[in-house]
Amino acid sequence: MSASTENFLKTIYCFQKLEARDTKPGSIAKALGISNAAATDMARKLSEKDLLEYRKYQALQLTPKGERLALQVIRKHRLWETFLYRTFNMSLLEIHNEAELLEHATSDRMSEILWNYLEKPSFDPHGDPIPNGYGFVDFEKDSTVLFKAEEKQEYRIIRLVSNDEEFYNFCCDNKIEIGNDIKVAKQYSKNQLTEILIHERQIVIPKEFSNNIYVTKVNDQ
Amino acid sequence: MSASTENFLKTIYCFQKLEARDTKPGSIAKALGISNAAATDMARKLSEKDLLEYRKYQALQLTPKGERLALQVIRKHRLWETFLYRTFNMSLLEIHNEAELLEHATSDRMSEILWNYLEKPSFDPHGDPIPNGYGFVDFEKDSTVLFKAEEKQEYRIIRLVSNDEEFYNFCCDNKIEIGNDIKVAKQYSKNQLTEILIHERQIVIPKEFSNNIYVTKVNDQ
DNA sequence: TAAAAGATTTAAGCATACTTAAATATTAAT
DNA sequence: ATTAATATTTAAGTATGCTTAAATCTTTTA
Ligand SMILES: [Mn+2]
Ligand SMILES: [Mn+2]
Ligand SMILES: [Mn+2]
Ligand SMILES: [Mn+2]
Repeated sequence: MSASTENFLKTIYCFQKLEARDTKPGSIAKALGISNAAATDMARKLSEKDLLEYRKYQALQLTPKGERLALQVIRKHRLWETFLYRTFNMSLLEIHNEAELLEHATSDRMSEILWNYLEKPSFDPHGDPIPNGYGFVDFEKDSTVLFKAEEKQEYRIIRLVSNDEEFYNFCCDNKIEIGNDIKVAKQYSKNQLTEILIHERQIVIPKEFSNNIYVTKVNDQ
Repeated sequence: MSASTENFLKTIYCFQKLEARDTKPGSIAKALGISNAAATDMARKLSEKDLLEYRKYQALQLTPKGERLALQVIRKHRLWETFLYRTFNMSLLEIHNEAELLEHATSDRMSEILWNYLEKPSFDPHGDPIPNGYGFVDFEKDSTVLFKAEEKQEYRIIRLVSNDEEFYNFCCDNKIEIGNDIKVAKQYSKNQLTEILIHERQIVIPKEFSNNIYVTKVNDQ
């Protein structure tokens, strides 16, 4: 499988399962930075290889075979991220960018070596679950996006999803890190701002950022 | 640069400098497992990009620009080898195979991170020198192939070059490792066998293996 | 419900990286 | 110096992965 194919399958998988975006060729094309025509082309080729189902004007759907391949690539991606983060102390953005390349140059043997060396991790440094060879071990707690969290509730940060340097700088500067607890002080719905309490400090977070921060309730304890 | 281009330049470099093989398209083709026609094609394209000089029926020669690129790929290859060897204890053969893939998926930033993490190593686990960004730091001691070593002389093993699993198994079984000292007992020239003393044991090595073992004299001490 | 707007697909074309088969040049042998 | 053997190049063709422009379908809006 070429890097193009791997990225294509991976993107469909993520849009289908993780984010709730549609998976028509156009959306995938935009995400990968290629033309619609190229995405349609690819879709037809991959459907001939039984990696996905393609019907004109419909959303693309991975076959079981396609999903298995996508998961293997995602597994490699997140193992590398975990490894780079722990070993070299690289930033949450850097590990993503490097893993985006390394994932396509990783033998199955190599990914098993990483997996064992890291002591069979379940989550990567962004809080995303690491697929377990075949099926997902996806024991993702139920999570909300901070943007939609309830006022006066306590939450724990469990996932940060973005490719934006400024977002990660913001997180870093404000101790928004996985595992940290916060309290939602107020939702300024009209202006799409969320005010939270973290480490005794009060900060206001705009939608662009609060939408990338996933939290889970911790009140019941 | 694509992986194909990188492997092409790298092979020319190695044939030119390290091994004394000719660099006509045919030889490169054989090494890369592609057809002569494909190699000729590639040669013409790369000469248009000023990465090598191509004249019909002549050996290929890297331009300074081509050599610089080749060295950068070799640098990445050997940094990964060193890293995989030290961190995961992978075998001398495995590290080569994985590095063959990883070298093409490594940003310059990543290779600097490896280089610093490894504390600026000068040689990889096979004893090959690691190029230093631009120019070679190639302070290779003068070495002979064990096959041509003098009888009764003491040598130190400094380099093992091969892609053959059996060769590495043989080395492993017989403590033929970089840094170890040996004495050449006898050269059975007619039969192309070399008898050596290593760790109190006497072993006879056929040409196929002794030709991959590089040594340097240690008598003057 | 018909036209306008927006997406998607088709068509034509290009670059890369290969292939095999044929033509041509080099090298080695008589 | 021919000829035969060997190597290299050219030619023609394929698969992948992209592009832009035109045609077609779907969705929205009036
Ligand atoms: Mn990728
Ligand atoms: Mn991640
Ligand atoms: Mn390689
Ligand atoms: Mn090496």
